[in-house]
Amino acid sequence: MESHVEEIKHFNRFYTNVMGILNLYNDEVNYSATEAMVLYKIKNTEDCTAAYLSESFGMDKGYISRILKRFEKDQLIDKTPSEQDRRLLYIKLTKEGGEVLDYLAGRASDRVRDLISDCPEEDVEELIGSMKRIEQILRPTITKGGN
Amino acid sequence: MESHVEEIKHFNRFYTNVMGILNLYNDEVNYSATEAMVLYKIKNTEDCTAAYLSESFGMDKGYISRILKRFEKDQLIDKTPSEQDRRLLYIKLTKEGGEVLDYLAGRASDRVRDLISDCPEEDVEELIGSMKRIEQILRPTITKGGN
DNA sequence: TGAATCTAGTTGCCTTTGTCAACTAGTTTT
DNA sequence: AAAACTAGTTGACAAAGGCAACTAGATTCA
Repeated sequence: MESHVEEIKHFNRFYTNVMGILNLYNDEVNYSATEAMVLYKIKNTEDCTAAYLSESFGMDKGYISRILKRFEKDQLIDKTPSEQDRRLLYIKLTKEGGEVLDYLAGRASDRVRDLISDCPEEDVEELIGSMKRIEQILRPTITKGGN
Repeated sequence: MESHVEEIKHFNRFYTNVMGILNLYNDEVNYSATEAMVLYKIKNTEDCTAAYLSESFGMDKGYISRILKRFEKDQLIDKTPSEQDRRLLYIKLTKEGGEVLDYLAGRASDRVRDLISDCPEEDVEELIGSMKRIEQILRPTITKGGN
């Protein structure tokens, strides 16, 4: 049992490295990994609000507010006030916001593609199988507004 | 092939969440996750130097220097100048440094143990098998002074 | 040998990322 | 209608980390 814990920690160290490599190339791009995640979340959330984003990422609402402010300035999002509750602002991507997200996602995909480019197809299949298995096993214990 | 990339990105989002949860409780402790990693690396590296740490984590040497300065103030490490090259300072954990690392590692283990506490033993076995498989497949493509 | 070059580490200055608390405006509770 | 609550904004600040200049020592090479 205790060795299990150590092995998981070992994997976490390893995979932190992998993520680090994948997130490395943010230099060539105007938005941070966090901002990309926010854009992604906005796209995939109906009636998205700042409060939802803040809670969903476990981040300060002030910080989220500033990120959204920048997005608005850059015309990546529209905020439309709710009719029922006039405190709420529903956030959605503009056309340009969608394009920026697509671009960011494309760059991220490039890096992932690069990562596995030397792996034989069967290894990639196994890789993905393992990833799915991990998610199946761990998702129930996470279950907190996760992705 | 392209769906593979998407599935890996999906896993990355999921596992970022997992890591986030595991790293959440740094409040109760005086050292950040990065600092804990540095301590860990020092412990597991013979003739460890600041330059090695900086390169190994891909972090600025100024930043590493400051972290080490704090460690020295807190008496977690000793720096002993090399005889052969007097620019080099070999870093090793003091007794207290070892204890702090053990404590931090223990807290991290607690959180991992917590994470899997509801999983049946066979799931945990599978979880670890999947993790090992992922590392086997991806490590060759990383191979850059990694862990 | 001595000048040019290189490397390890430190430090000052700065940016980015993110938190906290106070505030405004609107909503719900009682 | 007062009290309590929630969404979002803003100012002040802290933490994390990069960049570049600098010192001291090592290496190269004429």
